[in-house]
Amino acid sequence: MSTLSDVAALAGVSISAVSRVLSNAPSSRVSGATRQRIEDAARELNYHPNFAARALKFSRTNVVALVVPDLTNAIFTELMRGVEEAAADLGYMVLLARAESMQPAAATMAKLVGEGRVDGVLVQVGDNTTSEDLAGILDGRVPAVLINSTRDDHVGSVILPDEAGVAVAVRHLVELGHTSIGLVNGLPTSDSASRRSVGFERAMTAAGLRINPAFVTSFGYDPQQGRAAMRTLSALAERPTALVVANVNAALGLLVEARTLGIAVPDDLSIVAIHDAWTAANAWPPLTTVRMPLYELGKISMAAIFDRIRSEAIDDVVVTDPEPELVLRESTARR
Amino acid sequence: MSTLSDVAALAGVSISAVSRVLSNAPSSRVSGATRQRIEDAARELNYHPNFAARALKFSRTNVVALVVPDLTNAIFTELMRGVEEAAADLGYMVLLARAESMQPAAATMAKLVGEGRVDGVLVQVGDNTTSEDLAGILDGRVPAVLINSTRDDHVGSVILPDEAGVAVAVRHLVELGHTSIGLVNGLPTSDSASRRSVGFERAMTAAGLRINPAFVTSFGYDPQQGRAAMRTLSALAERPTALVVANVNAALGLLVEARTLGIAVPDDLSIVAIHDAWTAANAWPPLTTVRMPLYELGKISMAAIFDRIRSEAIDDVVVTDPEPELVLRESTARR
DNA sequence: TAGGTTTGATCAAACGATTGAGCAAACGAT
DNA sequence: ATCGTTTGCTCAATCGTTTGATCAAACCTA
Repeated sequence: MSTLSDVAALAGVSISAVSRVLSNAPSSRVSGATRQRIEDAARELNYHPNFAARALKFSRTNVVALVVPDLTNAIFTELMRGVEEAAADLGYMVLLARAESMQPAAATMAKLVGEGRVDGVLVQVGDNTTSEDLAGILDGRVPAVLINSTRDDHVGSVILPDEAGVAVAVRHLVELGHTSIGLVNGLPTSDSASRRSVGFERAMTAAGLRINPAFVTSFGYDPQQGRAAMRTLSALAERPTALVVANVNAALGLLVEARTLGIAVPDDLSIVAIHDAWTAANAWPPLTTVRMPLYELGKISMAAIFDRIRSEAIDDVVVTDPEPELVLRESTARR
Repeated sequence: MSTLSDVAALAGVSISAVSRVLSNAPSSRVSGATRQRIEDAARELNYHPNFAARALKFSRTNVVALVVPDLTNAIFTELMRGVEEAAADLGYMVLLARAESMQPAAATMAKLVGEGRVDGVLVQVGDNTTSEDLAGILDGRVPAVLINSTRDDHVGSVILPDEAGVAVAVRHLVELGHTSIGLVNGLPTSDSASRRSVGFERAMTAAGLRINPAFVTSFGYDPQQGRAAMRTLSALAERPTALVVANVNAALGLLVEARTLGIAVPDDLSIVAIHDAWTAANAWPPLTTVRMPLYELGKISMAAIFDRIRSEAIDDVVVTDPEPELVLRESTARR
């Protein structure tokens, strides 16, 4: 690890000169010859400016933390990709912090920011975290942006067009002639689940259909919870002919349970899942899904925390481009 | 963000005293009263030592990078969990760096280490990366440990008991009466694939079975490549009755292709996949797998890089505890 | 050629924490 | 009472980088 002094010594100049040249400050006032010698020396020594020294000097690390509840969550991979790419463009790096529950997460975040390891925090709230859990964590001092969750106080947020996504799913089922449609939702405590619930109600109403409350479950987004939902629904005297499943992971579990129960998909039951993931294409039957703009969610979240770090600006953004898109596979059939 | 000076001012002492108390140096020589005042002041100001300053002082960040080729890889989640937990125990944090291909990864790693952002690098090599690609990256100066891949020069490594894992799979199939067993492997360039290949040969030989070379494919570990393998095998005049699939993701793709081709699993074809993941339990039929010690792989890898950072010690470790374990589900049947 | 401006560089302080060296006060021994 | 030792704390240098202030030399103008 060579330092500015090493380069300066090799080039026979002062470290100030080297610093100005290598950070190409506009007011550098360095002769061409000197500049050349410095650049040569830097290259020869494979100079890289020391991260800690710059962070200390600028009180800024150009690192943001991405706190996620669960790495197996369907939305994680694409989200991460979006965050990372935007971060790279903005000169940032991403420190991934998994946090099964939000209590250690709060401690972790406090530490990360308190020690100045990161300039800001992106928080993807799990669906078992209530909005209140976050209050303590985010009391103003920490630049933070919530991903797919909102709060009305001093914290920015970026959310998905959940209503529109569910509407796409419902419309597809309605077009296939279904009228008896259920919703397999996430836990009611979660923000995204309530948006999806609203979307479901609106879309059903718009289609002139009545919602049978028994057809709406809210066990959670995980495969196990999807299975539970299927069991509950199958126990009903009157069953829905189609389901909108609010998460593709839950849909996978639901699919297995349906098979176990001898319910044929799509012949007995049509399924549309929210979120497209590689697993949907590799299920049987291949799952028809609604692709949500997760990559863009990541990019925009990164842009938002970037703005938040630089100014006090806080806003709540909905990712609208691209719109939720139906990915037609084989889990839905005409009624 | 309060600093040592802030605490010192509040406590009415010098920053040296504060530093010694808060880092509880053994040779502190501070009176009880002063110590108390300092601790109170620190608590009141919510003091956290500045990360950049310490990193600069110690030339050490207590951060390691984990470079993975693909976040959707079956082994990633558990691996990451192991790495993170061991890191936390050792006072380290993990910077996750995704690297689709190894060229940008090399640049990224060079930057990470060159700038002193991380003290070491854990590299999980993708199966499309040849061992040679790594040579340039790891020319000695960077403390690095390869995960599930080996090199014979100045780089440590931690690998899975791949041979044993495949042997467990083969034994299970043999016990079910299968004699015509195939292997769906990763790309031959990858280290793990060649170990699994060796394991397959040994296990078959041990069972007194002949390997039909046509039953061995090596397209890769991804679902698409699993599908390709299934297509190739189904085109054969004589087909295997059972397959060991070297990766659970490939097995998922293979399963879908089998259905598409009208091959019934497990009636026409038994399948055992290497690596257990939540997706295996949520496939149809639920996949019988061999659980590999991925969590331990992560823990031990972190311990290895920790040692490597502190000393020049380099060694190659095989994770042997727990041993690969059969997870019996429904994708295998008696022949 | 004297006086002023521009050019091309260096000096030195600062960021926050650590730590060996130094120093005054209190203490103990003779 | 004098001299060494211990105690309890502060001074100051250091890590590597940035940047306003400074300064000598070269250049321009009248």
